[in-house]
Amino acid sequence: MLSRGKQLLFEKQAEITKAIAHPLRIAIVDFLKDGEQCVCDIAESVGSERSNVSRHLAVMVTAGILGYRKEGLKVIYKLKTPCVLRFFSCITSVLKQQVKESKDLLKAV
Amino acid sequence: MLSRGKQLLFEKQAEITKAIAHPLRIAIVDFLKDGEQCVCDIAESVGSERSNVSRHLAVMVTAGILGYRKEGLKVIYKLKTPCVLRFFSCITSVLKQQVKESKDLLKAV
DNA sequence: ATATTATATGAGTATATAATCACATAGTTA
DNA sequence: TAACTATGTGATTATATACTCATATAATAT
Repeated sequence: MLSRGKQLLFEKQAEITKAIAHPLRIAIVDFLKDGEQCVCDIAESVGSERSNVSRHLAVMVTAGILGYRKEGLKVIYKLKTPCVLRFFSCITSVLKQQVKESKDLLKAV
Repeated sequence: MLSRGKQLLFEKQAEITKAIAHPLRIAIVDFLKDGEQCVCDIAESVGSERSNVSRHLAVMVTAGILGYRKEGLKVIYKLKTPCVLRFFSCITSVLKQQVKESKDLLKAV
């Protein structure tokens, strides 16, 4: 059985992971990798409604992945934890392995 | 707007990320970091029903994170992509930053 | 003060996910 | 073969999440 401490840690980690686990949110993180951006430009870049993007941004701010600052009418969001980007290189390696396996399977047929 | 290729990539990445984003599944990955284990021992370790654990394992196998082999009655699961473990060091740094911010806030009050 | 623009949020609906229980399957042993 | 054990799955229910539309808020400009 898990200790109460570990259980809490895993819950927190799951919360943060869930905050990344959405195609639109990954697109947002990818767009923010080169610098901060306003909601309007993010929405334009990922091709979704501003209201929807606004909600997804809030999810990631709550999780501590993004930060923001206000500048006049605009709200500018930025990546707070760039190590998230490194995570995607891991995910990509999982994907590559999947492709490799499909190829091997194909060869065997 | 996103290219069709990028959109597909982000969807795949989100799928894999979602497959990790659950407290029980993170506990399972943590338990498997030192080596392969059968469902019964995993269930015992994370403190959940075998049927439930079985489903969570299936989710991660589908995502390509876990592999398995059968040995008699038992099915032995193992981590297929250890880089997932490195991801948790990123997540942990997010958590640490959150704790730091809470402390700073407390000081300021 | 009014209009305009950017962003956020409430409400409703649709869909996805998780947990539980009962049962099915498939090796193993007597 | 029959009983036993480990694992997987169907069905149900509860809950969480995502998207849309309408509206609210808040900064700015006329």
